[in-house]
Amino acid sequence: MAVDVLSEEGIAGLRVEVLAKRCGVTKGSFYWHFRDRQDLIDAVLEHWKTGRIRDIEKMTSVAPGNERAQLHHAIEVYGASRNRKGISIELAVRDWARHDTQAAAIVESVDLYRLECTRRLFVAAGLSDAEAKSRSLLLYACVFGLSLMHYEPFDNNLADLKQRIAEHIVAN
Amino acid sequence: MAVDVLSEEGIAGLRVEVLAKRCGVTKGSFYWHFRDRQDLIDAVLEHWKTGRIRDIEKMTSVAPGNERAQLHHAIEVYGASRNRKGISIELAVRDWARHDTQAAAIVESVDLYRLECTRRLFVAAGLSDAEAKSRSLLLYACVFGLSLMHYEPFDNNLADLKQRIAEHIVAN
DNA sequence: TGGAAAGCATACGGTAGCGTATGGAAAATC
DNA sequence: GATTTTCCATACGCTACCGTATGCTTTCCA
Repeated sequence: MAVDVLSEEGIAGLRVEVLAKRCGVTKGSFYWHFRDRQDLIDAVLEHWKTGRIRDIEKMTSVAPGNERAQLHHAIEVYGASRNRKGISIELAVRDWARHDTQAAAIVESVDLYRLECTRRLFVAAGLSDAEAKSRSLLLYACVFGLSLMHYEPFDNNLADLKQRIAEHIVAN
Repeated sequence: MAVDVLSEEGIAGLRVEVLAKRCGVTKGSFYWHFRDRQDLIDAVLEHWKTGRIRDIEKMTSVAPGNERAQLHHAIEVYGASRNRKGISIELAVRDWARHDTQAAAIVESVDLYRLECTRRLFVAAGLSDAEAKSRSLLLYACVFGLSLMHYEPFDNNLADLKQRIAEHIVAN
């Protein structure tokens, strides 16, 4: 519930009274469950982190030989319009991390974990260690960057455009 | 001045009274120059847009034969730590655009202009039309995505890492 | 079954910020 | 030099929040 608000409004929209009303209760109830607003925020961050770690583990555990397909799948998932909410939360947390060192630390731990998991996939797919590292970083930078841009009219076949980009990231 | 606050605090930190105090004046003065807070915000957006357009034109006008070098230069500029403030504003505006259709429209116009200018560089560098488009999008997605991530400990030689990524984006 | 404890509501004081009203000084204009 | 215009300060009411205090139910349990 709190995460929904986060995705829609960002961290700044995560107000105690607003959230309470949305849950159909009053502040009195809120302050029973959380010490203060910061306590809620900590909980949201922790929840986000554990969720992300779990997702990455699931997404990067793959049978040998299927690494490239899995990499394509990862790109597709992050860029998919059906995953709007996930992307939205991702961006909200990252924007938040720009002003909050605690959030920044969480984002860093998640990023490092993701980068490492994907790096292994690239290595398993036959790339050198150095190349695997740079491709892993490129992959995430690209998917997050794409979700940050507004380029709809740039091409009338965005699916093909994205496909070519994915190929270029995953290619040998 | 307003842009400074924007880069430090994001759009949410762009408060009338805070900005006025920072300028050493009071609200009375502010409301003489701007109709209301939205008016200030509009001005900031417009200022950002014209500045970006000017920068892109400067950065993508290049003597024939130097296109690839110029592309590398563009990547380097966006990713450079000396350009922290510019990146910060870029991210603040983009986060803002997630909740504001007007800001989203401005971002889109800037993105399309950038994508088109860079696409031409790739074409001039010898790539096919389709490939140039996807590379142009990849380039911006990557530089913005990188500025969004926290990956410092991922490699003890980030410069080389970034260099390899740049090569991969610009390469034939 | 008669308290404790859990869970929630109501009510309050306090701060930050928006926008308006109004007046005063400084500069331009006639 | 009087007057209009420009530019800015002070003072006010209003709203959205935060956090606390206090009391009312419901549930648990000895």
